[in-house]
Amino acid sequence: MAARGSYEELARHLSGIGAVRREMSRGFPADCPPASAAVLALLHKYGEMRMSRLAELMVIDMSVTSRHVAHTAERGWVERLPDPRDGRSRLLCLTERGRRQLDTLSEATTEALESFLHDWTDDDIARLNGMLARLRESFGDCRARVTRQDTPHPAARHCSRK
Amino acid sequence: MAARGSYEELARHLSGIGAVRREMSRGFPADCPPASAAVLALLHKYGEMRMSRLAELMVIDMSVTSRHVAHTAERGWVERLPDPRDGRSRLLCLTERGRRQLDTLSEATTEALESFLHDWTDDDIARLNGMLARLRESFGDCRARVTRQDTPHPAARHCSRK
DNA sequence: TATTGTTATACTCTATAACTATA
DNA sequence: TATAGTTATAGAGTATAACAATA
Repeated sequence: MAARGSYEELARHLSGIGAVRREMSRGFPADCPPASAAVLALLHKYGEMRMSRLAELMVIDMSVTSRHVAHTAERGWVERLPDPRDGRSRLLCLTERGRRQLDTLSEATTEALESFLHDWTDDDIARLNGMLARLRESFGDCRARVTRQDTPHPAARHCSRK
Repeated sequence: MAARGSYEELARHLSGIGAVRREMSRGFPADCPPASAAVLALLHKYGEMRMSRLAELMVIDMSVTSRHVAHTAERGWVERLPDPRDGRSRLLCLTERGRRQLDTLSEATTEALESFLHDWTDDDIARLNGMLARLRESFGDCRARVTRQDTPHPAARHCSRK
């Protein structure tokens, strides 16, 4: 348990971190809002998945997820395939175009972070990543639990279609 | 300079941290959205200030700031006093009601963080705060520079009116 | 009857541009 | 002419609730 002041400082930072995110996404293509970028990044990292799981990973309601995915599907970045094991469900997977789009985004992200964080060492960034991962886990553990099996399996399957 | 993967991970965390912020603000009173809470917190921390400075601290456009402040002023939490030294400017200050509202918010924040971060030590939180402060500074230094003099002066003046 | 996903509606937050009042 | 702040408008993100289709 920490002092009240530390909590208040953390709250201020959390509320201010949105500016960092905004700044970072300024370099994104106009038709690819941050939410779409998140969809692509998660499909790339975790591979093919259903809507409900993507919603869990993004920690937003499935109704919202549905619209984000629709946006990416309209641009041909993601395909919604029928789930052979459940007719209600749809399997999302990154297309070739989606992968290319993600490359563009990744380049913009890296470029921005390299310039902003030029005086951060590798270890600095690794430490920050570690703490943010733990922070998100601490919050995640107290709410809609993400199904374990979520470990980023290296053999993430992707859509094979063009 | 760090590996591309570290930057991508950081980008994912930054995009995911919004969920933490949302979770935290669920305990807030209905008529006090997070942006209003931020206004009150900053006026408390830094004391009386003009619109333009608040906009810099929140890293949002002044037009947006103006509406957030209007929301808090309508509820009697903040007063917009004339600036004796510049007729175009307005000095914002927290009212007594605003301070009480902030107490309520602070209680909700502390309660939420205590429960979510129950297994974090004081040092853990201090380290996270330190890294977030540095992160925000790294981004801030590359854009509209916040005027130095921004150090949280302990003698932050507040509105004396009821 | 319960669950998966979609759509409709409403609210919050942000940015740009046009405007006013003062410097 | 330039600056401080406000307002109008538009776009992105989210949540809730009602709905369709399938389990």
